Amino acid sequence: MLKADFFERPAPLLAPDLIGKALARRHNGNMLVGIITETEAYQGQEDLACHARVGKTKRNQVMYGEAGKAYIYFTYGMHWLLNIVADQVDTPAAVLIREIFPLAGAEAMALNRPHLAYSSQWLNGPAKLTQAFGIDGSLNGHDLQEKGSELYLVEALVVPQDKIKASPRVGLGNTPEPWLSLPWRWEVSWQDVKELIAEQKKE
DNA sequence: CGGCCGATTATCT
DNA sequence: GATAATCGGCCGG
Repeated sequence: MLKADFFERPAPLLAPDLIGKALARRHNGNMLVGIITETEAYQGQEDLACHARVGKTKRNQVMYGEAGKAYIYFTYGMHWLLNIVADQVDTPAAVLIREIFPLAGAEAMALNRPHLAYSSQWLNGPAKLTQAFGIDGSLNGHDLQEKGSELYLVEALVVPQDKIKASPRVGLGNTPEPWLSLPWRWEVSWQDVKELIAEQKKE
């Protein structure tokens, strides 16, 4: 189980360490599990790409709270996005979960998200995986350290540093430099994940 | 493949 | 009233 001090770090340190962890979801009697394969860090009021750049509001207040909670918000009039709160209380920071590799319950995910099911385009986006997992605003503020709850995180794969690629965050629109180009996005390929799963199963 | 564009509404100014 | 940490469809090459 992941402990509080795992989450109580700045988002740019937590985000790469979340690659390889598993997100587990109880939904409509099904158990859905996926390996996190892409993340982005949003750190502090000084980060002009972070929702907290305007200070504390009703929407972003969960980011100001305890680490290890889910910060879930609605955007573009139709999408829910899942973040994991990072760092200390009163320091707004979070890690956006952008992609998941399905490990269990893929058939149930496909019912939630039939579009292009089982293709490489299936779960490669922050709003796609929340659809597949049936995640919405009702889980905002939920503690992700409670194993067995509706939504939680567990250890899963050990992903070596050299398999994790960093690059700039995406979809930031008019965000000024240097925030626009900071390499605060991390990912591992599904091919590498498949190989690591096969290797680590033997042990 | 890559680029452009409309959908659709909670949230903030 | 404007904007948005996106997605999927449609177009051209």
